[in-house]
Amino acid sequence: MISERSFEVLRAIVQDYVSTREPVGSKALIERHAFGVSSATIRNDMALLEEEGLIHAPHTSAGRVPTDLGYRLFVDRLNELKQLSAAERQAMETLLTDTVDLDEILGRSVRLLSRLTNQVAMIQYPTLGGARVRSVELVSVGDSRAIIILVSDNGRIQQHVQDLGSSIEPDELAKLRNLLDSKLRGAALADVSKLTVDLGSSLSPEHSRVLTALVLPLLELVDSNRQDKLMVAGTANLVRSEGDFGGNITSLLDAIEEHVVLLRLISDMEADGDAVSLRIGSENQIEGLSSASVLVTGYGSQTQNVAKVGVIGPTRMDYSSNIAAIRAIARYLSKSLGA
Amino acid sequence: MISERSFEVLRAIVQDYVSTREPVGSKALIERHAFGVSSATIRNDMALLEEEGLIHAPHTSAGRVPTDLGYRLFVDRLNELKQLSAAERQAMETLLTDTVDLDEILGRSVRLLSRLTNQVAMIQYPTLGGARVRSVELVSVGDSRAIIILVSDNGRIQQHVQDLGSSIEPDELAKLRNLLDSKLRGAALADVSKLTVDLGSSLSPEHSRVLTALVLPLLELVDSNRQDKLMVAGTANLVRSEGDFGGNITSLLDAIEEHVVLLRLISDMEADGDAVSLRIGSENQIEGLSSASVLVTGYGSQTQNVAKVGVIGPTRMDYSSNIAAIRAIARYLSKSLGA
DNA sequence: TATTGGCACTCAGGGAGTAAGAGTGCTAAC
DNA sequence: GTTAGCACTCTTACTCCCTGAGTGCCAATA
Repeated sequence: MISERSFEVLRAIVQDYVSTREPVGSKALIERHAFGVSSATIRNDMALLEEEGLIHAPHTSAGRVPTDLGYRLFVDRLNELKQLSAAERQAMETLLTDTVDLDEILGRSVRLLSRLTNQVAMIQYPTLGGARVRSVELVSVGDSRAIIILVSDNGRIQQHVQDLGSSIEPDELAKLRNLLDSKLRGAALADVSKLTVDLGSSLSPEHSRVLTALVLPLLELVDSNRQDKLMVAGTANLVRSEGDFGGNITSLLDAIEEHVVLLRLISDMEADGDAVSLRIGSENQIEGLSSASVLVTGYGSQTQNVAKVGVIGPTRMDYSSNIAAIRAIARYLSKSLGA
Repeated sequence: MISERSFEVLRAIVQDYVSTREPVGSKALIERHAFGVSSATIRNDMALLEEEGLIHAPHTSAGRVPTDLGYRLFVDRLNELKQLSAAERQAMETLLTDTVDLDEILGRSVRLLSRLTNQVAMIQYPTLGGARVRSVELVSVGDSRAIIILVSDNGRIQQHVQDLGSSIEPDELAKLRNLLDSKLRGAALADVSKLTVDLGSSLSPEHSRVLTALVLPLLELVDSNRQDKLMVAGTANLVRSEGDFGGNITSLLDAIEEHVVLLRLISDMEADGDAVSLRIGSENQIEGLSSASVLVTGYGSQTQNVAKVGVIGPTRMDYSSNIAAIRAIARYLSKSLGA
């Protein structure tokens, strides 16, 4: 078991390393922090921490650097979070006003988050979760193609263009639309699939086929397990802190552009309540993310989170500030989408 | 006036520099290209080219590097374009199949382009240009907000959520919707604004107000001069060729994330027919793009280009291949959206 | 006049060697 | 348990020097 002071030493090492970018030695440590003991004592503590695998010396005669495990312990014991500055609050406030369009809201939020944290920020598009159908539209486009539009009561619109294989009369389509609309209106999204099948069985085979062809692909998109869109901002920040990744930055950038991979990753990370969940360095199995940390939390309605928001950055980051920023953005998003 | 051979020397310098990344000297030049003259003669030509500001020596005793002006001349006299390889054609073909959704088409195209060129690729969302209105929907959301959805005959959907200030009865809205739909259906997008005003004048002031509040913001989006969305892919490629930008890469990345700036830039670049228009290095006034080249061309229907597609990369790039790739993608996009 | 061979000159880049500085671990004393 | 002291280890930065690539210029040549 490591002593209380040893942990304080770890905390100091993390903080100093994060701000100076350089391995921190025993001497520098006692200069900057009032431990009330000599450097030799600190050295003993450091030897202990190294035994525990919490810190590590790049070479014999350099200072110490936190390991992934060290960051993890630091984060787990992190209790006081930094407050956002007045200016940052201000930015949030102005963001809050007069944005209605979902793309717009998410876009601004993700850019703001990347500015607040100086990291790469990402926002997963919200699922429709427990939302209900407000209306359904079918519109024919060209000869054999049709658009199905589904508007849900949280203001989100899903659309899908589908090739039907054979042409269909506009008034037939209009009839279908009315049927579908009256059947689905007010239904929970989760039930749409079943209701459509029900409806299909009471129709002619041809109509039933068209119906299924239209609704199913849309549902795949809507399905709460397939929130397959992600918005990313601030990749430039990555380059700025290139030194913190051993030149590996290209593979990291590649990974970030692979939204599918990121989505899978953040789906695996739980985010209950307003807790920020994080993966530090090698805790991340994904190739290219091995020296990066990923922090996410959920946002959504009071009752249930519908999607995630977070940042990606070097393991050597200011966790305290970043966690605070992510939380603030998530709170804002929840408020602004819950309305 | 520079002689024919001098121009050949310039061409050789550009080609060698692009492939080797190193300043090219007179000796290396005669080894790789069969000029049939001695290195001393080449040196004379090089001195000439330098006087003309087409090439430039990093320091007294290094080879020569093309200047922006040199690239420009090279490009202007570029007549034979590289062909896409069989594998590249193959990739295009598979891309062509079974994609219907606009986002999907653009997304795949931009990623393909970035892979083909190894540069940052960008695609501007198509305007609705000369498209016609297929249908209009009004859907109320919450108390005083409504969504207006405009579907055009090229399958594109525009939507806008608008706060109306005061609440409105659902059936009132339905009435409005029917009016609007019957009035606008089949109209060219360019005329929508005028038609709406016409319609408004025949309505009660309150209805007219609501109508304008709904349609105008949508039109702003639709307006052919405000194609304000851009899709970008392959930023990782930028980092890979970081050396070609004097470490300036952060500001470049920042500029690329500023889609507004990029959109303004590419709007200024003309793209008649299937010509690829380009800005080389300092020809670009934009801060951060001073050592980058931007190549774009238009895509769209046969009669008229509706948006641009292109790449951004270091001035030291393989113009010939990249131009060919951009053209191929533009042709594909035109075909796939014109249908 | 255009081309060529020859020559002196310049300069970036790559070792090798060196000195300084930071940091460590260990031991003995408090 | 803490501290002072000391010998030892590396990294980093700097300097010096050399080599090689490349140039410009000049006089000779076709």
